[in-house]
Amino acid sequence: MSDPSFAPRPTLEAVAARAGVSRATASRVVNGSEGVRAPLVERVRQAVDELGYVPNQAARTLVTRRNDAIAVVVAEPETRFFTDPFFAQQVRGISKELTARDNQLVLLLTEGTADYERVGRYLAGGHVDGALIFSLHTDDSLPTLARRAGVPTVIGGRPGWTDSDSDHGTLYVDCDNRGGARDAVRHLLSIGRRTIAHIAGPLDQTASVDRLDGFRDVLPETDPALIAEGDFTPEGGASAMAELLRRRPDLDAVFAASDVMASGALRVLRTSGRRVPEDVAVVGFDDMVSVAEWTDPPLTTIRQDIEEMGRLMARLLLRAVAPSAGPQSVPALSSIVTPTQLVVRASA
Amino acid sequence: MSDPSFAPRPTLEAVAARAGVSRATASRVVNGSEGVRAPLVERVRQAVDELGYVPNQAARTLVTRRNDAIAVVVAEPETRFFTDPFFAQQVRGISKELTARDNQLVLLLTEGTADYERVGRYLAGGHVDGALIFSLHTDDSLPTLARRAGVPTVIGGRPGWTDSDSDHGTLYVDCDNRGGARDAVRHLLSIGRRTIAHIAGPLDQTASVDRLDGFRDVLPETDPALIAEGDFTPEGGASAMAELLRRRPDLDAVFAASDVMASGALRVLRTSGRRVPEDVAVVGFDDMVSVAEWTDPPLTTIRQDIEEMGRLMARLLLRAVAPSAGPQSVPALSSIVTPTQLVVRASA
DNA sequence: CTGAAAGCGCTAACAA
DNA sequence: TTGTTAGCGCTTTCAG
Repeated sequence: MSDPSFAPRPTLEAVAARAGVSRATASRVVNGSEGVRAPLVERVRQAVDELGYVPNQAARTLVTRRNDAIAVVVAEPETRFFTDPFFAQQVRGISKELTARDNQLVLLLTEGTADYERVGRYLAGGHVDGALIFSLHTDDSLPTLARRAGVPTVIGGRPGWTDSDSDHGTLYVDCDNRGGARDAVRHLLSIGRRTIAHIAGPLDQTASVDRLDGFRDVLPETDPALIAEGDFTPEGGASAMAELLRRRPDLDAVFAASDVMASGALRVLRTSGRRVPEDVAVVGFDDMVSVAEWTDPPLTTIRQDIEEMGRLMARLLLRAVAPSAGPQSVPALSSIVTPTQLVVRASA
Repeated sequence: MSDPSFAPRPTLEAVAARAGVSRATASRVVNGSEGVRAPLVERVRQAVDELGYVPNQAARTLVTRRNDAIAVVVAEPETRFFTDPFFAQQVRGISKELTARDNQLVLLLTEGTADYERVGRYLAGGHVDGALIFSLHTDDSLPTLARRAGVPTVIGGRPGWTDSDSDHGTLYVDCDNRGGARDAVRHLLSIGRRTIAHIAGPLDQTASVDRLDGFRDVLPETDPALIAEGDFTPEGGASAMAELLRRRPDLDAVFAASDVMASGALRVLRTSGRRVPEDVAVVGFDDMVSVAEWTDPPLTTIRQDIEEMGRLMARLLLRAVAPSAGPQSVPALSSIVTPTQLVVRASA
């Protein structure tokens, strides 16, 4: 394994020699340049095949200054990356888009801010052409860090900075959290519920805030006792539900800011003898199929197309990296907010 | 974002000039080489700081032939990578170990064998120093591909090839699936169960086969009707359970080859009016906390330390990549099988 | 249309 | 101990 007959990889030089052309011509063929006579192209191609030539990326990067690689930075002090299918799905979308455009995906996981320096160094080191950043908490310094490193960046989720801030032109992709939340609450109203509670996510994340805002858009007068903060885990959803039940035993509906929290809430509801949806209707958020379809009862929820969001992030970044797109107009890249959709199952 | 004042990164040359030394000396300081006089070291350090110098990795790789990057290849035609916390946890372990040793993690996701050619090219292109491969199905060609590319490789999980095959010296890390399965079944026996069923995983994966073998080690005479094949999803676990109930309504225990399948089984059991563990005792496998602790009732299961396995994989690979380890003895790297442990909760 | 030649930024002999 | 000198493999002007 360690010493596989040590055959040095063939170089462009070797290919050129074998094809009887200069290195320059060989290079042109390999890179699909125009203006090489057909017979030569053929000879070079053949040499490449026979030798099993694969270009050395380091050498290429050194001169072109392009890596064809982008970093995915996940800032997650907690273990969330690993319990939540959310990231995984997003990464999948990113991976698909990236490989379709012949780019590699370098994954940078951080375990707390101690790792930030390392990430900063890496980004500044020019290893990648751009970065996709997932930093969930509003005070996160990662985006700033990337900007300083001079690396084009797209953020997953709306950044927490206020618009007056230095976020000038920072690109992001997010779903319509606020609109989705409104739809959820309206659905609950439409099936006759009147005492609607909300289990929010951690309020230092914009997604949580936006969903809470959507809730309040529809129910501006809601009793504060009907709002509890969870942490996007089943446990958090469960204890928030318990708290709500204690404060307002008369509630007849709950809108949870995530399916995962909704599943915890469902458990507590069952334990406390409430029937779902008869006594208490429940709506989640995400449409995380592996969760929503398998709760008991299956969850009515707000769908966001997570994989698509990942794809969009990658596409946006790639465009930012290589400004040469259309004919000549510069379409001025902008952030993207994707639509959500109510999915009705049994819980509401 | 696209054009950030275009400040060209400083080169080693610039650092050397500023410190009034040669490029070679600057290089030595940057790479922590011994034998540079203290005052010079200091001057170079200062120049590095003032200029914000970061070494260009491409240039470095070109000459050292090291990338300080390893690829994690996940061969998963199905969507399993994204529904199963298993990989995620393993990736986390890998990431930790890698960053601790200043290596980067390049993630290569494949969506079916069409992508294999791309992966092969990438590996052969010398972008990475080694590869960690997760290929679940016994007929998978990825490991072969990596070997042909001449890239040191460690496989996650025991490969499916028989030993007579070309697997000579292929390294892998796996947990003691067979032993763990034996423990599960023995536990069931110890609490008085006599009609024990097994929900196996897909039998084209060695983990599934090994667990089934462990089951049979303890219960060699088991009625074949007591064994059903699932697919490591909750749905698969559910339908396997339904099938088992149909075939042997008298069963009083089930050992499922994964917690996720066990959760599906639990649902069916509840639906069919069986109490757990009173009527039917259930044991899972994995100790996927996010699953096992949150089923109703919480799952008794066999724990494997997934994150640790990831870490071990990375460590093993890194050692294979850089054979210069201890004094001079070559400890002959070998595969690793980690122990499992019975975790008793409420379901059995 | 093709080839010659000049580096990209860095490390590693080899000299001094 | 430090500096000088070759390249690593490739792309890209610039001539021819």
